Amino acid sequence: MAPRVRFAPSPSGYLHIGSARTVLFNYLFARSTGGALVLRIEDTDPSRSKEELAYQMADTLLWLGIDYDEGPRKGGPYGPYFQSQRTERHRAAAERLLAEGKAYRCYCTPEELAERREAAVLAGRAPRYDGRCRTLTAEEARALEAAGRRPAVRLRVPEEGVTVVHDAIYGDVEFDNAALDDFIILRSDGMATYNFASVVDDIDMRITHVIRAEEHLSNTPKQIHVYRALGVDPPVFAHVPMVLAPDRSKLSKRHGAVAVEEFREKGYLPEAIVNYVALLGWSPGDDREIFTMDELIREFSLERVSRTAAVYDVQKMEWINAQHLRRLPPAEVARRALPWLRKAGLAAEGAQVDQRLTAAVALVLERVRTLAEIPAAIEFFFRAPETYDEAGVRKHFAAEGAAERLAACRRIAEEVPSWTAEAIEAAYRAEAERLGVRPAELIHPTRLAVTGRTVGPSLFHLLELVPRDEAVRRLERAEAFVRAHAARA
RNA sequence: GCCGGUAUCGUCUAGUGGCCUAGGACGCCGCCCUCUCACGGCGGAAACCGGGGUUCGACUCCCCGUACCGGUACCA
Repeated sequence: MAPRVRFAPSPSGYLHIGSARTVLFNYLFARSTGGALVLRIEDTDPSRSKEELAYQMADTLLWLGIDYDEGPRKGGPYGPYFQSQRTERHRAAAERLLAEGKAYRCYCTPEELAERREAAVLAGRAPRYDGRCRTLTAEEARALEAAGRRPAVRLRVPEEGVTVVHDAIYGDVEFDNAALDDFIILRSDGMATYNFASVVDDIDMRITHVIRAEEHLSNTPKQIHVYRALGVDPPVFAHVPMVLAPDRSKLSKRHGAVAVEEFREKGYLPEAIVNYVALLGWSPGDDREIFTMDELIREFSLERVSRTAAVYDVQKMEWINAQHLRRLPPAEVARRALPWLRKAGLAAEGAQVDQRLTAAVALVLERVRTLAEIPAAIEFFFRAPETYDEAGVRKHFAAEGAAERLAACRRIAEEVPSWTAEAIEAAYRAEAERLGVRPAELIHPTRLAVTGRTVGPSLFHLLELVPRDEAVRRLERAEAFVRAHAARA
């Protein structure tokens, strides 16, 4: 039977980087084994239920290239894929356990429970449910019911013995049943709790492998008891280590960007996010670090997933993003950068990628790490500089004879036989020789005059993309600037 | 508190008893390339949590401790 795995997030509206890693592993496992990935939204907590948020999350998965097989927006034979729409199944399952005596009604109120729990902790005892409703007689139950109490349903958990989780990543992990209490599977409002709903749904959806975050490992014995009570063999469990913030705490919003959507807005490529996140807790066993999705599918295996929590590091992700950026054709990078170019006013609303844009992007491709950096990097191709870099002015505009050299450069721009990088370079070097200066003494002032900066692409290649008359104007303006300042000094 | 897990450079990791003088990558520093920046190349600093065992031999196996993470809800 082909494996079936699932990703079951609560709908928060954004995809946490740790969750992204979890889905990715599920997806890689599914694709590498010929299995299917199900997306199920766990929205049983009514305060968190928002269908629209779930669709946003689904779109983010698709954007990442995680093309799940069943779930919201896709449908499938085991729907509905919103847990809130499966409450009848949960209730039916609970009824069955009740009828079979494997579960019982508990009439304690949340307030009473909290009180007792507090008392237990104070007394140094384990804060477990004491099982007082376990042996209620029918009359007692009726009396409680008559008093207006709405019961919750608890699972009868064996009081002795050991439950072992056979984890594909952590190995066999043993838990004493005595440490568990009879936990609630159905709340008094009739809604199933997580440990119950998710098992019932996993059974209904024929899930064979549960690959999820390590934080669920401790709850797995409870779920195994639910499987047993329901008479179903548990699936294979595989818990993947947590992703932590740089301070080793749980990654949260106060650590800056933690959602895939935020990285998307910051100009990260889906390929890079996938690649980086794959390396968090998984490694191929050799020195390779840059992978495409197809390569990951080919290489991935649960056996190579580590057991150690990983601290997430933006700098490395930036580097990986730069790697992927450079592997893309410049025209494609330009296309993807369009939204940022529009925002910067460098591209019109309906603008398409043209040759000049592509050439400009090609020149800065090795100088940027994200799409968001592109507008600033190529701005001077479209607009004359409004100011000159201050340190640059001191260095290249303040020297003796700076104005004359700029004038010489302007003449080259006017007279060079063809406006190509080769021709311009030849003219510059010849002129430098004639003047008896190093080529750099012409090159740097020109760059500052044309781009306003001291850093950037090779001058001659850059000039080629600036219209000749525009280059002449910028050089003239720089010459005037230098003369004005020299006069004042 | 109790239960569970984990522990290799700052970070991601390789390593499954001798191949380890502990390898790679990001970041950092230096040099080279060079019209600047970047890319690239070369080099450097940087780690086996502590203590006991087991063994001819432990980063690797066992125990204890410590630290960190997770669970312990009518949250998921």
